[in-house]
Formats: sequence, C-alpha cells, structure tokens
Amino acid sequence: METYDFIEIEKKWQEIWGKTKLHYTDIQNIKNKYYCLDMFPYPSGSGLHVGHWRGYVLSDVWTRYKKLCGYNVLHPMGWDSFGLPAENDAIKKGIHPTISVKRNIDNFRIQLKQIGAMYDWTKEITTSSPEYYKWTQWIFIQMYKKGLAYRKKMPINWCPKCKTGLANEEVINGCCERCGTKVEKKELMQWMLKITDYAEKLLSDLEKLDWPDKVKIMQQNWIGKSLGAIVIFDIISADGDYIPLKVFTTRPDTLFGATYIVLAPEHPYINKIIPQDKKTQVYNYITQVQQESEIERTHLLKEKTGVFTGCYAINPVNNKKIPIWIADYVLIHYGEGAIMAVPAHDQRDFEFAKKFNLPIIEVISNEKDKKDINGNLMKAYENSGILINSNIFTGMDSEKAKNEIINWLVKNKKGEKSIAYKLRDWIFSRQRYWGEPIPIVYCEKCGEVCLEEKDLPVLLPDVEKYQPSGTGESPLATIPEFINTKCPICNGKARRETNTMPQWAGSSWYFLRYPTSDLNSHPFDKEIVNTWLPVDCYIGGVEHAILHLLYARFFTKVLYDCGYINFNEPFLKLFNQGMVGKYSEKTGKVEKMSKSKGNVVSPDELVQKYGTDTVRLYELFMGPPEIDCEWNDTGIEGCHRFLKKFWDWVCKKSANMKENSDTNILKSINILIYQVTERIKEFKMNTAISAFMEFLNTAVHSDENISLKDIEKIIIIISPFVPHISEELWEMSGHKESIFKEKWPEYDKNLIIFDIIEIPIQINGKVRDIVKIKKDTEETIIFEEILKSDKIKKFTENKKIIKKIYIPNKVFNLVVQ
RNA sequence: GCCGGGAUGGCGGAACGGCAGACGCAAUGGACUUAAAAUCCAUUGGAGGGAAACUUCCGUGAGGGUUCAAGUCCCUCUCCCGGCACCA
Repeated sequence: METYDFIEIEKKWQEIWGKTKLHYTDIQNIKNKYYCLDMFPYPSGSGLHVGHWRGYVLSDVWTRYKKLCGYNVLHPMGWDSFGLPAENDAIKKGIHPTISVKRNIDNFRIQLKQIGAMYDWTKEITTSSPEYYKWTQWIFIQMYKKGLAYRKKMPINWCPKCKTGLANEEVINGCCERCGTKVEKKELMQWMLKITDYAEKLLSDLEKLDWPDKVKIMQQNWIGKSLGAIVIFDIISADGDYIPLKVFTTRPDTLFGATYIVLAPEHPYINKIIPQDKKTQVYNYITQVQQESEIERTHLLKEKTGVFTGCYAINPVNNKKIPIWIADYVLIHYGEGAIMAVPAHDQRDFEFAKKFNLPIIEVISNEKDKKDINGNLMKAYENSGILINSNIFTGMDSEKAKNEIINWLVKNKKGEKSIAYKLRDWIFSRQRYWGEPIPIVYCEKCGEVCLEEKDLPVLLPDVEKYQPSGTGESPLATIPEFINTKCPICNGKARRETNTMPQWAGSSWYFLRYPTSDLNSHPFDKEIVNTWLPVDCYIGGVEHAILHLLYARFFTKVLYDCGYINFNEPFLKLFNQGMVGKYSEKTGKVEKMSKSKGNVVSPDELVQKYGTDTVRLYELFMGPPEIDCEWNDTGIEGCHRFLKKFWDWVCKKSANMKENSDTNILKSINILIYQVTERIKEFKMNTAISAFMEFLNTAVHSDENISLKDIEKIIIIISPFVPHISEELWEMSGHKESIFKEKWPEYDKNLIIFDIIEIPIQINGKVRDIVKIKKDTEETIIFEEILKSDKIKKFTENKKIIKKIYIPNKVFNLVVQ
C-alpha cells in the first residue's frame, strides 16, 4: 500500500490544474452562472499568514462545491494596490511603488497558489495599473457630470504623520485608522462625493440583502436616519432685523420647553447677528474651539463650554424670547447646525443649562425620576409621556403631540416635518502620490474643467520624492510636467488637479471589472456585467462592514442611475469570516495577526510539514467560520492524522472492492452525504469535517464490503475541502478526468432514516431509561414497554403517574407524584 | 452612554425547547518495539456509593421565571469582544 506522500501529490496536482485551466471561467456561457468573490487583498510586503488563509480556503471550498453542483463559477482574484503602505515603503526604502507593488503581487500570487484555490487568473486585475484606473477616473467623470462630485473648502481630518486628509470613516476615536496618530483639523479645498444623496436608498435597500444582520445594523447606524422637524425661530439681529433661523429637532413635542438656542461655532449666521460689544468674546471662543482637535472636542466627559451671543430668538409657539448661545457640542454638519435646547428633556442641554444657569422648564410629566430637595430635576427626562406647561397641547401624549405640533408649525409657516441623516458626504481627495489622479484641470479662462473619456487615463507621473509636502499639497504638485497642461475646452494654459483619490476608489467597482478584465473600450461590457452580476456570494472580513461595502453600494447605485448597469446592489449574499488572532508579546493581548504586533504565523512551515490539504482542513476545523478564533498549532495533528487514516482506508478498501456495499456501511455513507451537504450549505464547515471523522471512525472498524461507486461518492464530497488528495485518490481509482468535473452525489432519503430508534424515557424530566423500538410505534405500545422496565418501576412504585408526554420518535416523559 | 455579539470539560468546540460535552487536541494507562517515533486499544466534566456489572447526586457566567422538559425562550445582573459616540 502506498503511503500518503502529500508533498508529491500536492505539487503534482497544482501543476496539472495550472495546465488544464480547469477553473478558468467561460464568461460567454451564462447558464447556471455563479459569481463567488473574495475581498481582494492589498498586496503587502509581508505576505500571507494563516489568518488570510481562513477566508480564502472557505471561499475555495464553497466555489468547488458550487462547481460540483453544476454551476459555471466565476472566482477571480486581484489586487487593491493603490494606497498608503506602498507609498510609505517608497519613502522609507526609496523603492518606486510600481516596483514594490509588482514584487509584492508576484509573491502574493505564488502564496495564493499554495492554497490550491480555484482562481481564474486570466481575470486578474490591479487597481494601480493605468488600464484599470483609467476607468476609475471615468467613473469619477460620470459622477461629476451628475453633480455628485464637487469641491468645497472645509476643515478636514488631517493626519500629521501620514500628511494626508482622511475620510470621517478613516478616523477611529479621533485617531488615524492607519497609524494611530491623533487627527488634527486642517482647512483645505477638497473633492467631495455626494453620498448623502443616496442616504435613503442605501438605507432602504439593505432590506433586500442576504447579509449578516450585524453588518446591516452597522450600516443603518452609520447612515443614522432620524425623523423630526425643522422649527423656525426668528432671531432679532444686532441691527434689530428679524432673521429666520432653522433648527432640527426629533422632539417637536418638547418645543415649549426650549429655553435657549445653541448654534454651532461654524454657523454662518454668527457674523450677522453678533452685537459689537460681544464680538471679542464670541470670536475668542470660536478660535479656541477651532484649535481643539476633534477628539478633544467630542470627548464625552468634557465639561460643556459655550458663550452667549447677546442675541435672542422667539419661540414660535409661545413667543417667548430666549437667548442664543454658541457651543461646541452642537455640530455644524448635522441637521441645521443649530438646536433648540430643551434642558428638561435632553441630557446634554441639561448639563449646559446647569453650568450656565439657564432656565429648565419641564414639559413632559414624569413622576418616577428623583428630584432634589427643591423639586428640581437631577437629570434630563428623555422618555415620552404626557405634556405639561404646553398651552393647548397640555395633557396630550408626547407621541401624538409630535405630529400635532408639527401640524401647528406648518399651518403657521414656522416649520415642517424633516429627516436628518448622520451620513456625511465623502471626502474624496488625498494629498498623496500613490493613488488615481483626479481627472480635473483648472483653466485660467474656463475655470474648473472636467476631462473627457478621450483624455484618460491621467497617468501618474514618476516622481523622485514621494514625501508629501506637508503643506497639504500632494507630491504631484512639485512636478511641472504633470501640473502644466492645456485646457481641453479652449486649449489655453491650465493646471492639473494634484490631489489623488482615496484607496477606496478602486475597490468600489472592481467586481464589475473582473468578468471583462481585458476590455479596452469600456470599464465593463454592459451585457456581460448584467448577466454575471450582482455577485452571488461575497466573502471577506467584517472590518469592511461600513467603509468598503457602503462605498461599493454607492458606486453601484450611481452607475445604475446612469444606466450603465441594470442592478442597484453589488453583493446579494455576504459572508464575514472571523479573524484569526494570536497572542502578541508586544501588546500582551490576543490580536489580529500583523507584522507590527509580531504575532504572525506563516503557513509555509505547516504546509511543508503536513501539506496544504491538512492546513486547509485545520483552518476550517478550528471553529465556526464566522467566529473569531485564536491560532493554536497543536490541533493540526488531528487533521493530519485524519487524512492519513482516510488515505489508508481508501487504499485498503480499493484493494478489495465489491459490487454492492453492505447495509450498515451504505447507511453510514448516505448519512454522511446528507450531513456534509447540509452543513456546507450552511457554511458550517467545522461540523462537516467532524461528520467525515465520525464516519471514518466507524468505517475503519467495519469489515463490511463497500462498492467502488460508494467510495467514489465519499471522495467527491470531501474534495472541496482537500482537493489534492481527492484528485489523487480519484485518479488511483481509475479516472482520467479531474474529480471537479463530477457531479455532487445525492443521498437516498430512505437510507438516512433508522427503523429502530432509541427513545429516552424521562421521569419528571430526567432520563431514567432508553427503549429501542420501531420507528412510528404507537404511544400506547411504547407505554406498555416502558412499564416493563425495572429502571422505570423503581421510580413509579408507590407513585401516581399524573401525566404522560410523548413526542413522537423523540422522547417519552412521565410526570409522577 | 447607545447598538450588536458572546460566556459550555484542562483546551478548540458539538447540541430543530427533548439523552449536555459530538468531533478534535492535550493527558493518563496499556499493546507493539531493544528503545523511541509512528500506529492501535482503553480511560478522561465534578462529587459520592459499590468487589463488580453498575448506580446516585451536582453541573452550560450569577440570580429569578415560563415549561412535562431550558445551554437553548423571558426578566435582572456580572464579565468579555466588536461597532458608534455631544448626530439634537
């Protein structure tokens, strides 16, 4: 009998797959199409670790399973190769990003092939190649033409270390997502994408997606829709004029409790309304706020600060004159950048009112909350209730009052129903080198001009210095050959935009490019994209739950509205594999594997020692694929033992094959097929593997005969997990063609049912005996059987059976007293 | 603070409301071997009783509840992980 020589076997089959191109997809054949997509990696210099393997092995098992089920599967791979790390590397080591990226990609491709995964390498794409980013620029143009891309001077999140602006989504706890440096504010002209125009669609379309609830909820919260009202307060300005001021509130029912107004420090009205004598004080405060970083300003424990403007506003419902304040707890970019403060019913307003001694008027009754000795609230009451101190609305339920007060406001032209979203427009420019140049020029005569498709791609020029200037300009700004250009309209002198796009740009549409990755005339073939997309199953880490997935959905919706595609969601099903962590000596915690944490486990030695198939099996066996896990080397032995045992068993049985399998083993095989099929479908790969182990444990102890046909079924159903050994065993049993051209076997429904079953007999809920009996035996007959049992008699003697519960074929419970 | 998710042997983890701990690791004892590795066999949640076949009680983070029956459903709490964070 041959021994299991995994090194030879794996080498052999990876070579054969490379030659036969078995897993290359015929895009023209749209029958039974299935698009399975991995989130494409950023090709870092440190290569793949066992954490990367987990997702790729999972998607490969799923892909191979789908192929065996008769689907024409597209499973491509590519590189998200623009972005900061390559550029930082260039700065540090002086290697041009084009070169380091290419080297890293070549290395990644080799490492991915080591997994033995079924990628179609003819569809490979690289976001930093001009052939690709030409079309990223093209999409930008489409957005520009629709008015979805615009320029705005605004304070952006500035990372002093990366020397670039960051999207709000890239700021974690006030720090740079990438390097952890405290983010500062910097006023710069920025390109923005109007993702807020799509807030409602991005929110409501979540409903139709087969995504983990967790991710949907995260996106929901990120978009942050709030129903409320805009209320118009008239301001009496410094000059005595009345100026209408809009505020947004979700609690119009508390309008009678509004005791002051707060404007964000950036509110445009401030200049207009401040009386002369207050100017110094107010501007000092605003300057102070501007100097604070976002993290300081938004720190929750921070005491409220603010300044009185010296002006007043009129509450439209009761004509009360209330003071207008400026405070940094009101944010300019949300709602109207101004609020009506209701300290009795909003904790933030309450704290502010307490600090500055502003009046607190209760307008929702509540008896439950404790009050101090003077009968004052100790904290704001934020729930609903019955209105008090609210004129004609007094006595009304607050939910009803919301509508009634809005109606009153509408009737009196003092407000309206309104919706606010937390989602903000997407800051789309980066002051860095290694990204897609934004296809815009500034002409002396024509001003801002967007390029046309024929002008694309705007190529990224070679530079000698990658260092960002730090002034907020990209390194491109130092290259005259790049900047100086001609206006496409008047042919006059023009300057190029020097900002580049963020890393998220290329990954926002790459799934559209794969099916026709070589197409030169268009970003994608409309017809082919419409048949192959949306992606049927998207597999990747949960860390992209908000950013990447939201941006990709946004791009898809824009292209849909432009008529380029006929679907408006890119990913029908999403599966997030859990991360693989390991204890880091540096941080003293179990963390995601990374070079900087020093906790990376390379698969190389494991592959050498046990083989790819064993590593694949172990990656899946460690636990449920969606749950995070901690890497532990010791368990891998079990998976290797199993494969050796499986190899030996198949070899031994093959030497002595019979025409038909014997009853018991046939039954076990059918149960195995049933279990494995169901568990793969549910992505429960760990339990699918234990089903194989259980089967083998009984099979090796059975001397029953087994037929070739049945042994082949087992090899087929194990092949998605361990493709190399399966191909070898398949070939050894006399086949010339790849096992992946086979069909997934069916199980015989009649064979997975047992005729004789064991029914636990419970007394008061505790199992006291088990009876073996024919399936579907009548209750009365089972009961007679039960009474014969000595074990049961022990518990029923001198007792009364007051209740009998029989759950057919499951359990029999006697309640005795 | 708010929103998610979780807590089961020494460890990773199984369990449509129906025999808790499948499968694997580690450990212990044994077989084979000059010896070891590999392999195979047995034991392995805790406590008690029995010479033994066996048997009783307790056990799924804590405390309540629903149910004939709860790891699973409901309420309260503790701890851990993830996301958001002055969003009016």
